[in-house]
Amino acid sequence: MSDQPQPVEQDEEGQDLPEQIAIRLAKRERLIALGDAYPVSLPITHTISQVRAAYPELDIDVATGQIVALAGRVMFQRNTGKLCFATLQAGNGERIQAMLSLDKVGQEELDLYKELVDLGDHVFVEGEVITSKRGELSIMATSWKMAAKTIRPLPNLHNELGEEFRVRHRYIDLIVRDRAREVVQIRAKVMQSMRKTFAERAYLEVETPMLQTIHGGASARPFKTHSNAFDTELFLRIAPELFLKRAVVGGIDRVFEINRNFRNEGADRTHSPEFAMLEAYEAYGDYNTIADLTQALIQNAAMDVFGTHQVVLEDGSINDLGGNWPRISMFESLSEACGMAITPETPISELKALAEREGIEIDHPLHGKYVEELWEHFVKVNLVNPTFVIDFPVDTSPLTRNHRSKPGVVEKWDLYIRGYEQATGYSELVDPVIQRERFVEQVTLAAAGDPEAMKLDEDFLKALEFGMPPSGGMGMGIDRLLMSLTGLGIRETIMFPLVK
RNA sequence: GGGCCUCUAGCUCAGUUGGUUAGAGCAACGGACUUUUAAUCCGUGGGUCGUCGGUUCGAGCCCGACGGGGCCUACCA
Repeated sequence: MSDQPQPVEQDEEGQDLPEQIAIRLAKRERLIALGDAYPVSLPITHTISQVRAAYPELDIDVATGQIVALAGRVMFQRNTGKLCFATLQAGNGERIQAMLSLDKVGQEELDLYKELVDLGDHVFVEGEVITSKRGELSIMATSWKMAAKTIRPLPNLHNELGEEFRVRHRYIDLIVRDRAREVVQIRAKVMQSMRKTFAERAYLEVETPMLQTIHGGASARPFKTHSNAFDTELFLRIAPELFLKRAVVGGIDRVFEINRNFRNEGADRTHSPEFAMLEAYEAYGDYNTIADLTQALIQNAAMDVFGTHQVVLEDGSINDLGGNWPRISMFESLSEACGMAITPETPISELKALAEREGIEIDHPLHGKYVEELWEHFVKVNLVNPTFVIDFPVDTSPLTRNHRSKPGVVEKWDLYIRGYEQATGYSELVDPVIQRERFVEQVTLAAAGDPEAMKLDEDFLKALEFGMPPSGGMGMGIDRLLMSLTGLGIRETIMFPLVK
């Protein structure tokens, strides 16, 4: 820590500071001259929550005789000549009133309080727990101390903050808005619940590389960086899949990871360049057992956090996550919805004709891509309740095992909740020969036009050649799960989303 | 990547067909007040109107470029 002299009236560019900051800096100097503006410790005996919990229903104008010492941030001030009121707020949003009177603290301390305490400051008070003549639970202070002097004023608490301000100053959002704190808590509780569900099923949590020499496990443009020590290009991972499968090869039969993925693509209401991903793999499971797991993870989270499967969203609507979620076939549900039978054998020319009739523009060589686009057009738009869409086209799912009985499709599902893709699950492809063929197809396709062609991960293929047990696997976007549970946009479920 | 919108005090916002000194609430500063709850009352200060350039006798307002932000769209196994 340096002891450089602090500029008081100007910032580093020599600009005049806003009036209010200059005034507060002067108060900070005064506090330091009198003792301290940022004391290292304070003799706190209670939290605000503890005091509130101890006296839930006191009558008006009661003195309890209990002396407490606590601290909080000043959210409102009401100072009169000889009696001051301040609303102190704890980090969890709980508030209590502090009162400072001439009788109890004396003229000098009262004057210093009025001179030096601003809205937003952290203030310590010691005194008796009482209720005011209006019945407000209060601390009648016998002494006070500055706990931490604030240099910038809090924003006006009587208007809503704009979305941009909230995202760029989340620390202020958390101070002033209950819902912001609530969302952080919900997220933490959802994570706890999911880890509990995994633990009950004997899954191990692991962490796999985020810096990778070859990016794989999904198709997305990666962020690139450089290692000085190895003098080599590295990628921030787009998925943990290929490493978690190596873990399964190694005998970690039930494994999951919750961690960040990075994709160098567009950001919108449902996409963030870095996002939290859950992936889980279960040896001797398949896409059915992993679908059961996924349903349990989400339903347990809703029950643990909200005590119900009928979750109330931001707009007041109900997201019903209860019951056993239906599993519908992609080809069958599409055939039903569009009025003609569509199978993996349907000529691509017929799919193109159908797409044109519906006004969908698809420019892609893959049969499966047409099926998926048509399915989204005909079926997805009407999906609201949680639904597993099962048995996908083979040519768009290179890491998935062929269906055990239906030709031309793979054992893959996507879970849709409120029309959003929430999770995806496979019976994993474990045959090293077929996996190599699929990768080669991908590379060939990509090399034709895509500068971001996926490279063959030889080490991953080698691991498969040592034998991966038949397995079910799933991946779920955590941020999107939070969106489903709250109805908020992705930038509200992430505490500090990327901003320029 | 394409299109549209937006930027005024610490915060939230007004600001008329281009016209003299750019306003309000909260916050700040000075004063009064021992039971307030967004305390109240009296008074005061605070602005490079995002930045640069242009049109004009005159620009917060019109035009252009750049920057920040938003929405739609495109890309996205």
